[in-house]
Amino acid sequence: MAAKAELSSWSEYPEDFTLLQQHHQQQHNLAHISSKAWISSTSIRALSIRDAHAAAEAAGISREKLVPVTEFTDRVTTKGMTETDPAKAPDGGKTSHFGPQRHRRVAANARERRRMHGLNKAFDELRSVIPSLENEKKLSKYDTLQMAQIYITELSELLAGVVHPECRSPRPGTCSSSSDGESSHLSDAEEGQSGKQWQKVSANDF
DNA sequence: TAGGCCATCTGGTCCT
DNA sequence: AGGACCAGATGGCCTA
Repeated sequence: MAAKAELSSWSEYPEDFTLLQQHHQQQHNLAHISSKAWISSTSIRALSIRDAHAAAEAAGISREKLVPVTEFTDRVTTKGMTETDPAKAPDGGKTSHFGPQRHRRVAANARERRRMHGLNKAFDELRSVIPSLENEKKLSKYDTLQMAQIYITELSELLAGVVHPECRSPRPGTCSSSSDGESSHLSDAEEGQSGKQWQKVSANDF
């Protein structure tokens, strides 16, 4: 995952790398890397990040010269350099695109990528406002949503306790607790999923 | 090695 | 027509 994080941080806007990619490719015949797959300039094939490093070193190219080119594969296929072999396509080539159709598909892919990056950015921002332990493993998307739901519920109940005058007196049974109300929306499975993490968090933050 | 999580591609659908 | 959104498929990386 470290590799992914490294790659995803290279460019929030992959299009910005286009000129750089083309420049480097023309000038130095460098190995090229997409954010997901790694591409070598000599053989257009998907490589893992480790494979890319190994291949680069074997070819005498330093790792530092590996260039992130998120849309490299899209762009080369647009130019027809590496059009998908219909015979090798999962559907036997029935859905292969050429010319303008291919261009639209490539553009749609780029939009979809941007959209998902925006979504992931929103997830990151949401994670940043959810209390968690330091050195805690990054919350998954699912856990982030669950934790956010629980956190909001807890805050709402806390706020309700502050606002309602009767909650200022320590009389038992006058205020809602986390055992009822909105927190009950979580199913047992849902609570089980995030329960451990939330227990750790709530112990520190409340 | 299996399972979890993720990024990306893709085609379909809906909306402007 | 083109963009946004969605869900399924695929493959890579990481961890237990």
